[in-house]
Amino acid sequence: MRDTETPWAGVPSKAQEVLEVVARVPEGMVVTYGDVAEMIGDRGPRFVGNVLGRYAAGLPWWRVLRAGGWPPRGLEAEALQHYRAEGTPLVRGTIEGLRVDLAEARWEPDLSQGWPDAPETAAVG
DNA sequence: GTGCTGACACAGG
DNA sequence: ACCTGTGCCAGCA
Repeated sequence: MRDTETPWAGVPSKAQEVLEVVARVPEGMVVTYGDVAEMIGDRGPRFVGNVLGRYAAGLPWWRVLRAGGWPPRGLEAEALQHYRAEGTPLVRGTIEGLRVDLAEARWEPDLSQGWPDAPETAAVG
């Protein structure tokens, strides 16, 4: 859709679907890799991770978590700064409350009403 | 065409 | 709580 307008020109179609979902996650809220996978027709959570690994620049990647509410491997410190800045609810865990409270912050859009308008310019990573 | 690579999920130990 | 192995699949060499 709107290939000429999307900032992801040249990105494979399946990957674009992933990026569009991530770009729509509201500030202060989160989704899991598995959630995104289901929203785009379940290509598997690992595929979502692969896509973000390549194209996460310019997207709020920190709002995509692993099961249980933990940020991506190796990016915990970076993600934590965003959570504090956005007021994302955290759970007191073993490691300084790095885990996000999924029960509070999980984004569950009602897709029966269609997707919300794309935020055009996503947050700059 | 084949085979490897992953910002993961899940089940065990 | 942690680490390991297995399954999954689009992209890429």
